[in-house]
Amino acid sequence: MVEKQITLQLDFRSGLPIYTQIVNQIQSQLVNGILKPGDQLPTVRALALELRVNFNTVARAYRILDEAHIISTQQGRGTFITEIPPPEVSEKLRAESLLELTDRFLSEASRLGFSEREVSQMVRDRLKSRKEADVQEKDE
Amino acid sequence: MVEKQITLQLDFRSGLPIYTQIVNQIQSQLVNGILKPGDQLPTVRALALELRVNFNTVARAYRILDEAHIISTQQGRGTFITEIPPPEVSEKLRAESLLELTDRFLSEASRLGFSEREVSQMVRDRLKSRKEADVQEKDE
DNA sequence: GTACAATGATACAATTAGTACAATAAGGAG
DNA sequence: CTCCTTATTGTACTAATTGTATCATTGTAC
Repeated sequence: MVEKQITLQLDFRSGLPIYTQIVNQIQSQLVNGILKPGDQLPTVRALALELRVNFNTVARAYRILDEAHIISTQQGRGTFITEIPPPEVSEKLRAESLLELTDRFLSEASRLGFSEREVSQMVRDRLKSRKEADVQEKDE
Repeated sequence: MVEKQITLQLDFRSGLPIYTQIVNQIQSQLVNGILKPGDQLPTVRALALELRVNFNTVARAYRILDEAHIISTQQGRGTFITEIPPPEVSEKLRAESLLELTDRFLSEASRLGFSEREVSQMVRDRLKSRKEADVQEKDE
């Protein structure tokens, strides 16, 4: 069986539950083409083993994604990305996933006591230095 | 689970409330490097048992530390020293931490295919809506 | 004695783990 | 090919572990 080898980065110390992190990351990877419709995801047990979590935690994430019609889980067969995500849904998901990612970032920063001002300043700075790095690459 | 075995010396006759003593000692152990960012603290029940106090007293201490962004408590999971030290511990470390956090966020956004424009726009939006939510809270 | 802060008791909620089960697929016996 | 057995997969239910919320009790200062 050819399950897609997916890479998830869990942070066990972030305030976010594991199952939420799995949901978010799979959703993001779909929206941005890393996962594609029809792809088979790892089995609940395989992914659980890889992530060192209980397989029910993965199952819970899969159930949430299933209820959102993002994946289709089939007892005895496996779990697949749904074939036809309507474009509008896809675009909506894309926006949502950036929103979620951003909110996670801002929440974490806030939780750590950084002010809004510090955060926005740092985002500007780092975006700027990234752009400069890009330009340099092109020059070479 | 591997909770850090921490040693606290309570003085029940000092007049200082237990929860204050717990707060102070955890804080100073962090400052002194005995506790490190990412460490998991004992559960409220385990520490309470060890200290022979009610677990609500420990919970109260943890809540105070949480509000000071020194630890992060997660229902059903446990309690952890925050990854990033509060300002009084080290201003330099703190700045570096925000940088790392921001870079992780920007890298992830980039990996997922979002443009710089989309990202900075979303950060502005969400900072704005957070500010509005805060104002509302204060009104109540 | 009253008021207030600290602590304790109890019930609750969220997350994760354990166990047994059901549906499907796969492979072999006949 | 058909039937049976077994392995694989997701599901359901329950238990264990964790922090939270609320109220009661205690003790101390006035």
